[in-house]
Amino acid sequence: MPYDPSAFPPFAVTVDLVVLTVRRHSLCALAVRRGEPPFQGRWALPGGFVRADEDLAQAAARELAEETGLCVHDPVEPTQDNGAHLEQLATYGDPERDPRMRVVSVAHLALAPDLPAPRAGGDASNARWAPVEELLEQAGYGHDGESVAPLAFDHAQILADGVERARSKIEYSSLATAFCPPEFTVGELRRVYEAVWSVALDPRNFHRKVTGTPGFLVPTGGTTTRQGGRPAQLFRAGGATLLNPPMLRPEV
Amino acid sequence: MPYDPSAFPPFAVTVDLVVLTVRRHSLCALAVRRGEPPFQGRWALPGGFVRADEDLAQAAARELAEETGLCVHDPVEPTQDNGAHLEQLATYGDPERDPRMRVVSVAHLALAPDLPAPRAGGDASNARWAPVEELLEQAGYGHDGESVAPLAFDHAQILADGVERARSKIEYSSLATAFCPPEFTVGELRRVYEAVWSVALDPRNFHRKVTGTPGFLVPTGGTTTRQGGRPAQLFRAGGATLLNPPMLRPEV
DNA sequence: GTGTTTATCGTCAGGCAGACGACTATGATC
DNA sequence: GATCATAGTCGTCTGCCTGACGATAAACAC
Repeated sequence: MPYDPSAFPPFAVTVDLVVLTVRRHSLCALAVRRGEPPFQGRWALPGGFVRADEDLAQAAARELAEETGLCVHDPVEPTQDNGAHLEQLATYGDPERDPRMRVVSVAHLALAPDLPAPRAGGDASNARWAPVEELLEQAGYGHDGESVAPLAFDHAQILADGVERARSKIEYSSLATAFCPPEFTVGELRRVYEAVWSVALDPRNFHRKVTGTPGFLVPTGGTTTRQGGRPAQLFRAGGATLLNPPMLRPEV
Repeated sequence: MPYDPSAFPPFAVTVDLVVLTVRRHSLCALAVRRGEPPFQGRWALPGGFVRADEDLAQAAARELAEETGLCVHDPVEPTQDNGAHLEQLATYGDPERDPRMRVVSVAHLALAPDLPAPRAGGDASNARWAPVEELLEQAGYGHDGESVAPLAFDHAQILADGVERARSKIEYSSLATAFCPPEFTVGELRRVYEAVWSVALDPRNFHRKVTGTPGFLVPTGGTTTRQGGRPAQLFRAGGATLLNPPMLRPEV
C-alpha cells in the first residue's frame, strides 16, 4: 500500500544555500537578486534544481561553486585553501511556498572565510554579501535609506534557521575556524565569535579557553601584526572537531 | 536560468520515521516488515509518500498516527496524553537509494513513551519494537538465533542518525521527558537516560541535577511505589525546554 | 525484625568560567 | 626618541558545577 510507483505526486526538488561569512565584524549572508517572477527583483538565497543523477550534497556543492567559486572542504583532507564547510540544514516543503508548483527545498548551510566580491553567473550587481540582521528585518532600511524588501519565498525563515544553526554549532565544535583563513590568530578567531554571536568576549578568557582545548588550535610558528599591536601567534585549525566542554555563549 | 518549470526532473518525496521509545531498559525503534519488492520481507522504517496538498510535518504526523496511533505533542499545549515529540531529522536523496525511481526521503524523528504492541495497518506481525543495537548490527542475530538482515534501503543510516540525534539532544534539552508517561519519577527519568546512552548514572547526582534545574521538573504532589522501594515523588515536565548547563553524557 | 530495594539529603575535592590586574611588543604620533 | 594607543599573553581569585562517595529514609518480602 505505501508504494504505488504510478500514483505518487511529482515534486520539484531544489537546494537552497545559506552561505555565511564574517565581513567587517558582522555576520553576512550571500543574497542574489531574482531576475524573473515570482518575486522578481527581490533578494533571495542562491539555489537551484537538483539534477537527475546528483546527490543532494553534490547539488549543494555544485551550486556553491557556481555562486562563489568555493570548493567544499573535504573533512578527510582539511588542509585545503579556499575551502568551505557545507552541511545539510533542513528541508522546507510547504505546499504554498512556491506559487508555481510543488517545490521541496533541501537547504544547506555553508560557512566560508571572508571572500572578494561575489559573482552570480558573472553579473556582480545581482549578488551581494549582506549583514544577516539587514536581510532578516522585515521591511527595514538599508544603509543608504533604501527600503529593503523581505527575502523571496520562505527564505527569511531558512536564513534564520541557518544563522541559528551556525550560532549554536560554534559553541560545541571547532566550526568557527571555517570563517577564518587557513592561518589566523586567536584575536581573529575571537572576532569571529563576537560577530556571529553579537557579543563582546573577554580576550584573556577566550585566549585561555581556545589555547587550552587540546586539538583545537595548532601553532604554525609564525606571527603577524596585521591586526596592529603586539605580534600575535598564527594558528591552524587542529584535528578536533568537538569542543568539550563547549564554549558557552554568554546570555545577553 | 535556475528556474525552468518545464525542465526540472520529477522526484518522489517520502517521509520516513525513526520512532524511538524505551522498553525494558533499552532504546527501541519501530520497524515494519516490507510486503513487496524491493527488499520484500526485510525490516524497514515506517514511512510513505507525501501527498500533494500536505506539508512535510503534516505528512510525518499522519504517518506516525497511522503506524502507532500517537498524536503529536503540540508545543503550545504540552499537557496532552499519549502525545509524542516529532521533529525533522534530515533528508536523504542519493540517486541510487531506491532502485525503482528517484526518491527523496525527508526523515523525521519521533520520541514516544512506552506503548502497547504496535499495529501496522492492523497487521501486528508486520510491525515491532526492536532494540536499536539489534537493528543496527549488520547481519547480527536475533534473540532466538534467527539471523537478522540489515534494514532496507538506507534505513540503517537514517536510524543511526536519528539515534545519535536523540542521544545528543537529551543532553541539552528536556526532551527525555518525551519518553516518559505524563507523570514520572526521577528514577524513571534516570532510567531513560541510562537506556538511551547505555551508561549507568549516579542516582544521587542525577537527582540533584534534574531537581536543581529550574523549570525542568514540576512536582505534582503525588508519590508512587511502582518501582519498588521507598515511595518516589511524581513530576511532570516543566516548561523549560533547554537545559543550561547541559547534562553531560559521561564518556565511555 | 532483617534484608533488599529505591529515594533523597549531605559532604568534599577538583575543574572550569567570569572578572580583572599586570606585563609585553608592536606601530603611530609628537 | 619618548609617548601613546593597540593587541596579545600570562596570572590570580572566586564561585559554581560535577563526580565520587557516605548516610538516612521509607517502602516490601520473608
